[in-house]
Amino acid sequence: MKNTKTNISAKRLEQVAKILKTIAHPVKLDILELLGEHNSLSVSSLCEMVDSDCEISMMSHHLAKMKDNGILVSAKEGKQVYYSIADRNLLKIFNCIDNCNFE
Amino acid sequence: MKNTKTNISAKRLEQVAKILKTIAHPVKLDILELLGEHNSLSVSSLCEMVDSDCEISMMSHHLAKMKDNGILVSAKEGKQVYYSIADRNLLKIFNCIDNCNFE
DNA sequence: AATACACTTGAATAATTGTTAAAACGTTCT
DNA sequence: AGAACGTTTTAACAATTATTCAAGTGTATT
Repeated sequence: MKNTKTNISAKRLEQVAKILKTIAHPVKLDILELLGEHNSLSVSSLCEMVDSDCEISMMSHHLAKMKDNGILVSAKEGKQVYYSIADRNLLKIFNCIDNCNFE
Repeated sequence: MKNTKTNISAKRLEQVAKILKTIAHPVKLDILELLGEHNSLSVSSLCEMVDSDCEISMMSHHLAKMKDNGILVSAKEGKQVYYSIADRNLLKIFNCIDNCNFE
């Protein structure tokens, strides 16, 4: 590490990397888009809606990881658990990448 | 896979995931920010500027991976190789995440 | 209280990434 | 041609992440 200023940015770079790492997976991105459209969904309905076969256990792992990293929040209602996006600004990441033109 | 429509989006989700995976690393993000500021930089100057100890071989690996995934382009000039960002729209990803407020 | 339902957890394994160090490559300079 | 410089490549290993399956938890229903 080089100086105080870069220390600060080093920490930020790690945080940004952590967020990107957490969502850089086709199923997790699919979950985010679905939660972008529907606001709040239960684990089993996400499982049905998601665009790939995804066992409920796998879905739960995906959701837990995103929740642990502050990307999702959850609320229990009876037997179901509903997940939603902690900060919907994150959804802009899709536009951002869709606008890019890599060969 | 569920139908033609979702096939298309499945492919897109994989592409987005691939891009995010490729850059989800503190040193790679640092490289992108530096190239955002300086437009085009050689391998060794990136090595010096980057906010962490990074051997030239490691730097070359990082750059190669990002180039392979279409995120960077390179141009050889004499002994040096200069790298730059293929589509600078990608830089908006930093604002996007900086605007998010995860606890 | 027993069953069913919705979800989570844990542990074991597979697969992918990251890191390092040494050798190789291409360009310039003498 | 030989040395030096900047970069790439390779291969080996370490570390992290993804996936699966079985067992566990908590809530509702009978």
